[in-house]
Amino acid sequence: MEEPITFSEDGAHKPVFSLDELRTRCANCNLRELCLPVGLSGEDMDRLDRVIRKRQRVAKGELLYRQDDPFLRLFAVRVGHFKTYQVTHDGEQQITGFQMPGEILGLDAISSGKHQCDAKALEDSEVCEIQYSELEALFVQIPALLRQFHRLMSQEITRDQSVMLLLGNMASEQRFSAFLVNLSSRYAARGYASTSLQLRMGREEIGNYLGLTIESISRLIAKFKKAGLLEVSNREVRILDMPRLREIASGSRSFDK
Amino acid sequence: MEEPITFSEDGAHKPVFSLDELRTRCANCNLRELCLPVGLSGEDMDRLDRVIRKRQRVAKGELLYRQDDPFLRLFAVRVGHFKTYQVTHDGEQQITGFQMPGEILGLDAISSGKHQCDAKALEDSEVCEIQYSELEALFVQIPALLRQFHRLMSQEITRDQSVMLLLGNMASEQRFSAFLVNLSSRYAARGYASTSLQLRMGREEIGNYLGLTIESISRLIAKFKKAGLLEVSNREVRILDMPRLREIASGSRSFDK
DNA sequence: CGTCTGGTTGAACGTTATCAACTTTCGTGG
DNA sequence: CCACGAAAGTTGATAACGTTCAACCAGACG
Repeated sequence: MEEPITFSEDGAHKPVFSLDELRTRCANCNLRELCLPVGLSGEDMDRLDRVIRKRQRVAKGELLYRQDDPFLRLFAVRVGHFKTYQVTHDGEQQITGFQMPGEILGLDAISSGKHQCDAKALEDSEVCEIQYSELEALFVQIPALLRQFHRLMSQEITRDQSVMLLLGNMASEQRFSAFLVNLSSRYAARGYASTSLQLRMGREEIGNYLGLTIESISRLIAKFKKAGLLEVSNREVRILDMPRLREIASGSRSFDK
Repeated sequence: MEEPITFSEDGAHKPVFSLDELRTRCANCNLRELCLPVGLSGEDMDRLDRVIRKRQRVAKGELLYRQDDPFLRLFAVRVGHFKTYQVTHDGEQQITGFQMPGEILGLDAISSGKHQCDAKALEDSEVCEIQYSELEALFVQIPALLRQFHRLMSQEITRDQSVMLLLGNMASEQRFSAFLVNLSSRYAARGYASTSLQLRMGREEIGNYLGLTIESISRLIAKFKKAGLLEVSNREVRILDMPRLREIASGSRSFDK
């Protein structure tokens, strides 16, 4: 272990599990964590560790990789947050996702051997590098790992499709609710506080992701605050009425009663 | 071979390769076709064939599977076309994709073990069933197959992300152009005519997929016809100015000059 | 021949984008 | 530590794009 495990100290995302659990979950990144429930042997774990041990720091605003870079490695976010975005022909960008600790970057690059998007750090971050060729070699030795990997890719497809649904037929309030609920539940799944979150992305980026403008996001936030759904100060968000937010996100209830 | 290979007889999608090539490409479905360039041994091919041999007919309007069905099999489209769609909480549907011969259905179900969407036949169709557990067993024996499978899943992610881009920041003309260009190039990649296509889906379904209404699609078609980009009669489309269509789709040129 | 489904066209409306002015926050160097 | 300038966010007025509502048309089918 070359250095202590640090988490954002601002208190917004206090892990809600113990330090031991934390160490187990994060010491060797996502893939390892994901394989724990599957029950790898100690020996297999060691092999896996060897593949995913390399760490890399990425400063805020730096690119982890860019569109058309050759695909060699996957990355697991250890600390920090990223955004991935495609650059359109006319220079515009479309954000395709935000990644938090424990999530994998680069799965979309396997098919073509080139990265399909840029990945930019939203804050000072740290990733595990996973040499894809080495990972592939492990697949034949550890079937449980392979299965887990397929689940991971499939999950990415599912995630993208739910964004398609969001962009394709939700109104702005519904989109924004869905965005918050999604973030919240992803934090919850990773043991972080789920009702009190610090947005790592700016209004502009939220808007871009949701197919809306920065002004619309601003107005939505104001609206949600006034309705007593949220407490917001800058990028600090506290969700006050999660049930209602879920209802709006699911479409079972419109914003105005 | 339990029955003769039939293709849609309407002539809209005449394969442009020879009958022999056709037989090679389609006799045993997509996965086999995809593995040909990788160079599987004859023995491996046989094993693969054993897994994907089962055929199933699906009549127009029938569901191949529905949301929450347990995931057991993948499907490769042999003949016909499908649409996949998610049903929202309030009963609306959002189409997540259209699948043509040679494309795979069900990849999104791996992560949860349940299908995430309905798959409905747009016309009388035929699929190969691929028992997923058997396919998994083959992966350990045939690394080339595994690699191909990962490429396939990754491609699906890429595809979904480009739809996100479409829905997130394209104007209606650009969306529709992108839709046509996409269809066209997918047909081309599979050896079908690419400038003369028969739409297998209705206006409503196109609109749903593109995040627009049926009326908007209707108006777009009229507009594109008048501009000399397309010739359209019912669901028969002839692309007259592919370069311009591509330009509009890519955003490098707006619709009106 | 009437009905039904799918598609087209027109007019009015509404949501969200755009444009513009302004305020707040933040980072940096004095 | 403060002050400044730049970046990010807010708010209002106006406009545009696509939706909605409605009427109408064409082909398919009993």
